Amino acid sequence: MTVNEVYERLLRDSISIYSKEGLLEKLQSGKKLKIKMGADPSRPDLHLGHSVVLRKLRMLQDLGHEIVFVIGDFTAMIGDPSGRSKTRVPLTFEQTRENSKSYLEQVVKILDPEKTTITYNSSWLAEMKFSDILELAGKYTLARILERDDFAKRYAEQAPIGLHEIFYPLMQGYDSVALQADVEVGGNDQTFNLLVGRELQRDYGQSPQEVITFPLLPGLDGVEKMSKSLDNYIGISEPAEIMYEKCMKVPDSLLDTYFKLTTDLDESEFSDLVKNDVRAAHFRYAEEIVRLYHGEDAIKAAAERYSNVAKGGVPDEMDSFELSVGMQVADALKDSGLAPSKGEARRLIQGGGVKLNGEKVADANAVFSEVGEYVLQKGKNKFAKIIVK
RNA sequence: GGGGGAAUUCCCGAGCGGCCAAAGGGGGCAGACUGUAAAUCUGUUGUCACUGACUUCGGUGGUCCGAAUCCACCUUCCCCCA
Repeated sequence: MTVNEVYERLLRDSISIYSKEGLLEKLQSGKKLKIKMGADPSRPDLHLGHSVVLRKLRMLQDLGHEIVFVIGDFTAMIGDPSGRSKTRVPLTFEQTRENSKSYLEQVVKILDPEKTTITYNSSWLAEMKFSDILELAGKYTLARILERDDFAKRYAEQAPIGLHEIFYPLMQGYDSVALQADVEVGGNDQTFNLLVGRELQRDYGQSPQEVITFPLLPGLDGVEKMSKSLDNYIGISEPAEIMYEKCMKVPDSLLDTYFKLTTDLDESEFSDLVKNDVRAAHFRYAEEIVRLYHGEDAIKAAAERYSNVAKGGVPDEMDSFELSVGMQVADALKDSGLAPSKGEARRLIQGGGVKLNGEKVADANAVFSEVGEYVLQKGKNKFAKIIVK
């Protein structure tokens, strides 16, 4: 891709760019740019939501630019102020290093490791003296901080805002100062923080970074943003068949968005298909995603497995578990992870949601009376092989 | 600094001495329908040795035959006044 093509793509897929002229100018300057991206060290499992931004970074890398990940370890050691995860335990130093390692391992599925650097914001934030902090704090005003969406909302709702919380935008912004970032990218929810970085750089006598924000990918539930904790995600390290299956579950109304944000396809290649035959479009999407993360060869097997199960068939491969004669079907459900507890397993059976070798299990107390191999099925598409000895 | 209120199961929220494993809604799971979709309808939603037992209603201790419900202290949060 040429510089202009990349710019056009950024223009198309981003939510906002501050400023467009500045970005174009920097891209055309021929200079190797330092592009910053913040990373949360507490959640190392990457999914398609992350890929939205990462894939754009890859394009920039291919133009020769350097990606710098700032792992927010300092923030994480203090604890997340966002308020929603109240029980989150602050991470230790070792944990943040451990997590960032696994972050890097996953990130290379999309990015070029040669042009990727990792930094930790504790390396400058932890060194700051109170006088430094006051200097930093003096660069911003309360009114401006309260402009931030979530603060504004919480303030209006008379929900508490910890004093330290108002420092978070400043800390994150200061990262840009410390790094002398040329460009920073992030999800749309990060807009305010990214812009603070831009302003702080100016205050510290640097040329302000360009800011590009990208849409947040909605999760498979179609409501919340994609996240691991909500289990509405497609992980970039998941097995091909799981990916394929999950791709088919993308809500119809969001398929267009998924195509646009998570694949390389041009609008013309999917737009009509989505409109005219959503189902075929889903297949196309699933293929595309499996191709991206597992390669061409993985597509066929994943697709076959999918249609086989869709027709009521049983997949060739599934996890297997051993049990002894006389144990209950409910035990098998629990041991295989198909049900979280035996009580839940019994309820599932009573509700008619469990099949053994294709036959509905009617009795919650049913036992395996004979040695052999069984296929245990929960719902339409969860399977486990049970070997009874 | 003074006064008032609140903490309930995944979430919201009812309950205010036994009939409470705790209403209702959301979410989850399953069934029907379908495209392994959406919508809709139905069931289910603490654990286990499952017609019974055990653990749960911010924490600790108490009163009582009996406590989510009453008392004391603690923790956290909110509101009003200053």
